[in-house]
Amino acid sequence: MTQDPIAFEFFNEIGIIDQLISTMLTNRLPKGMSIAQFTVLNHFVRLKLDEKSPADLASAFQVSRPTMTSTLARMERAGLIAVRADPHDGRAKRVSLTDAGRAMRERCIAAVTELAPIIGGIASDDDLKAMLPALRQIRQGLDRLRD
Amino acid sequence: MTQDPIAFEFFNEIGIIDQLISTMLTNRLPKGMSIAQFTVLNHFVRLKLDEKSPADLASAFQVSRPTMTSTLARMERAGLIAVRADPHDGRAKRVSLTDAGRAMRERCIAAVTELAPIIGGIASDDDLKAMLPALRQIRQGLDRLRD
DNA sequence: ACTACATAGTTTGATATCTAATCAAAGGAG
DNA sequence: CTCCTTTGATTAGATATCAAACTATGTAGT
Repeated sequence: MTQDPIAFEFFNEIGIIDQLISTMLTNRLPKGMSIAQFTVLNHFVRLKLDEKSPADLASAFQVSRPTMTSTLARMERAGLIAVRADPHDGRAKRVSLTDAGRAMRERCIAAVTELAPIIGGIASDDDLKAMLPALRQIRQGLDRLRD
Repeated sequence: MTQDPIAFEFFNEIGIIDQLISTMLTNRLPKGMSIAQFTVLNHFVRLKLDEKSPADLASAFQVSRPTMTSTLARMERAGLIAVRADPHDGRAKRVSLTDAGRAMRERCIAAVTELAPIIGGIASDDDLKAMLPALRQIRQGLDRLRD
């Protein structure tokens, strides 16, 4: 725009890329699955977690607790996770994956893997790798600013 | 995940950055304004547009037409835009800014400008500028893949 | 123990976004 | 001129996301 600081253009590109990728990915996931839900499934498997509280999950993904409440409710309805009361803290809950959740995660991974070569066609791993450190730094900086 | 291709990590960082920035920006915009609405206001002023169809706007921002319908309806309700039937095409509409819309754009720009130095604290213009060409290329590549 | 503050989770109400389905109007092929 | 396809816009139904407000429980301070 009038002055058009670099930062605005940068975040504009980031926003569009995120939106395009999210749409492409969502369209490949099994019917009814969302990126938010897949991210939760993946988090448990990748980190070999047994149980985790909704608040921990919200914090891990940088989303608000109401958002996590809503995502987890959907996942529980779909049978992907099990939720029980925390025996040590009357306010808290403990979330764990079900077998159906683990199976769904495998199906999602397969779908996502098909996407990798497509992306490879528009940007080389070297290009992406070159940008990663700067992106990480920006992400961490923004995260620290968050109040 | 298990193999963790670079592309996934790249898009993960992009997604988090976009989310953090969007939240920060939204919180600074005047009450009731959203990034989507600001983007429309800004588009008209930056490109000195007089009138544009909803379909053109949707295409310019890479969002679906239903999304644009919803955004424009909100903006019209708020008095930021005026909408009239296209005299040459019975299916189409013509959208234009109102004075209130132009004034609101000025207020948004002021709010956004306050954000620039904050961002400057976590990434230099040179860093951002260095990444822009690659980001543009990825965005354009993804856009071409979109079907 | 009692009060005050902090934390976990939910509910409410708003926004954006998508796909699928629908309606109306324009354009093109016979 | 008629039929079929394309295009503009909307509606319906889902999802994610947030902030603000609320409930319940835990923790700390006096």
